Amino acid sequence: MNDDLFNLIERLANLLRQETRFEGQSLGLQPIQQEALYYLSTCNKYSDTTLAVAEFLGLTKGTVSQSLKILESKTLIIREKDGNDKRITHLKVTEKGKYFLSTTCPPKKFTESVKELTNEQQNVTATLLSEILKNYQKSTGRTAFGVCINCKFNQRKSEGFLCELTKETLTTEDATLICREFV
Amino acid sequence: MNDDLFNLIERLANLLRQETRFEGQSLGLQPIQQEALYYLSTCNKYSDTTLAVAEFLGLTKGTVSQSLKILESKTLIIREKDGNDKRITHLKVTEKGKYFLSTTCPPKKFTESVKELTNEQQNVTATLLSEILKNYQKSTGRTAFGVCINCKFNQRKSEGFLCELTKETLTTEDATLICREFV
DNA sequence: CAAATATGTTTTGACTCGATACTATGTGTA
DNA sequence: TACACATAGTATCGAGTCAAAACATATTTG
Repeated sequence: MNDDLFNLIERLANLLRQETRFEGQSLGLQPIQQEALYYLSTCNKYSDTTLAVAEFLGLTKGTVSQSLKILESKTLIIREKDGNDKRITHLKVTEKGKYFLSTTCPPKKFTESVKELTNEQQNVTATLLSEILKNYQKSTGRTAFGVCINCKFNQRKSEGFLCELTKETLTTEDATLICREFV
Repeated sequence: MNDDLFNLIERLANLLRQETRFEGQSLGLQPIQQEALYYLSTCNKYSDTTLAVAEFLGLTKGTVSQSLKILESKTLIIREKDGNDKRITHLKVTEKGKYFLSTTCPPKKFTESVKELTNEQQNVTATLLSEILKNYQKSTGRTAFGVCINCKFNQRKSEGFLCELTKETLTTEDATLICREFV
């Protein structure tokens, strides 16, 4: 059964990549570039940096930097220097980028395939996959999309981290775990 | 909710690729090479060819041919000419290949993460993902792992296809659909 | 037997990727 | 304040992925 789930995820990912490759041909976009663009369209202003994209995709920052350069050259994203920390560059998806995503990502055929399930079935699948992802992220120890230190509601304080949503002060350890309230 | 599922699958696949890359370092194996090797270890003698691997991974046969050349050079697979059809080469995983897979694929941490769910939950997840995969394969129209024409129980006959399991004669159309009894 | 089809390899050029080295900015501490 | 260290990001390099196209064999079809 473990092998089944491993297989199913790999096969779905392979199909998605195949279709993504096809749909990206109009703009000459590679699958990984589209994934980065999609992530940037879904993340908050605390998570729209080169490093955050790299963590999300599981790649090194050097690798991601190159993909972002291409997205910028095609005017799908623009860079904005951070006002407070001059090291940081925020990556914003342009209207052109948003339009491209709206027609291609997630792939229509994938969306249709999911819709053949009932809403209840979709919910159950998403909930269980979330659980697996949470466990997996925890055991690999790699930071990933959704950790508190990148969360919209997280504020760094001298005594640790403050979550503006729960008004709780978090230890450094807590803040590196997945935040359920991540927005 | 569709977007959720898309996201979850992408993120799980990203994590899996990241861990696979790490575990393949000992032998200098790329993620895609390990995927091919794993597929070959799980498929039957009607599906252990270059073309079948290409279909499964969603890549062209030329691309896959190169990956297989590397697997062969590392003695993880060996080639065996088909007795009947001299065009066909069967790809067999060696003991060395099997040993490598047993320690790395599926990744232990992934398996452990899945096991934190109940058996019932695992079953439900696998069943629903199978359904999505089936729908998705159907709508993309791409052949994929599990189609009858590559099935162990399928035999080509002058009048169409004969499934040795069900003893049924299949039309060409039927035989290109996913076989539920695929072994 | 000739033409079409199927399996598979090789080559080419664009791109991905990690590793490494590098620049610039920010933080901590003596 | 000065200096070490950490952090965000870029540039370069070599190995490898990838599709496309050309090619070589072998099989099937007419």
